[in-house]
Amino acid sequence: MARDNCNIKPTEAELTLLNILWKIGPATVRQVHDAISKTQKTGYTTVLKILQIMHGKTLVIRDESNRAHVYAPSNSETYTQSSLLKDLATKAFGGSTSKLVMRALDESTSKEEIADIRQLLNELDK
Amino acid sequence: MARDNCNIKPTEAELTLLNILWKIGPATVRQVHDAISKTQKTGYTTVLKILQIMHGKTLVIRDESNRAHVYAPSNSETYTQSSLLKDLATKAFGGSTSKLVMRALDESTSKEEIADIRQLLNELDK
DNA sequence: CACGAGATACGATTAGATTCGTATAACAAC
DNA sequence: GTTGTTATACGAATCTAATCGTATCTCGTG
Repeated sequence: MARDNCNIKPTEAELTLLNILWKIGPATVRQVHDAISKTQKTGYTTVLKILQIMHGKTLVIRDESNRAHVYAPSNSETYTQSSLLKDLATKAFGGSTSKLVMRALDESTSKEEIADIRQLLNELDK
Repeated sequence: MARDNCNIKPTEAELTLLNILWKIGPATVRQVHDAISKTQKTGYTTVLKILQIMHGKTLVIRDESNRAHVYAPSNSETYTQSSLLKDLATKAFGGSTSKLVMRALDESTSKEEIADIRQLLNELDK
């Protein structure tokens, strides 16, 4: 589902937080900080600040009805992934999505993955 | 063909210059500036500075035997594209290349592109 | 050799990303 | 109400990217 905001590309730190929010759902700063702390050491106020900046950019929405605000992504993971791919296709593949796809596929692609992709191609080909 | 340097990700401006070098081949600052000027307005010294920075990062090599240095990409376009895709897969697709590929494909993919991708899948599947 | 065209080198500026310390506000519980 | 805990807000420091002006160097040519 597309959004109202205009193609704002999340930075690396922002994408890290978005990944957490997509995974655990709407969450407070505390919850996001707890989640990120499992894999990296980041200060609580750092997480807070970045979420505030993301809110300013409308990358997230927040519910302020309780003392601890609850943050949620503005856009779906799917939509954001598509945007990032579109961006990369433009900047590194002359705008060609199929070139991007073919570059992504190599000998490390497993049989199962190949089967899944074939299936999707069949559906698109109808 | 992989390279000696260790996965240095080009910035946006750097990638723009790399695209030009991959297209026109080894070139002087003047030539790169002429090429980029066709699509955007950028100062000559800006192009020079970025090429110098890229040289410092070993993103490009340069031939200093003439007064006007000649710059060339350190890595092939193919290798760089693969690196960028790997990076995006890690940061936005949980490391799954096949998820990335499937997200890249959609109804805008043409019959010809689908055929090309099928062909590649067949070769990988041997 | 002096000069002008055109090259590189370098420093400064601006903007954005990232980090975190400190101040302050809200609330629960005694 | 005072106090301790846990929030948010805000400002500052640091770092990188990107841009460009100015200084300086190198050459070919008169």
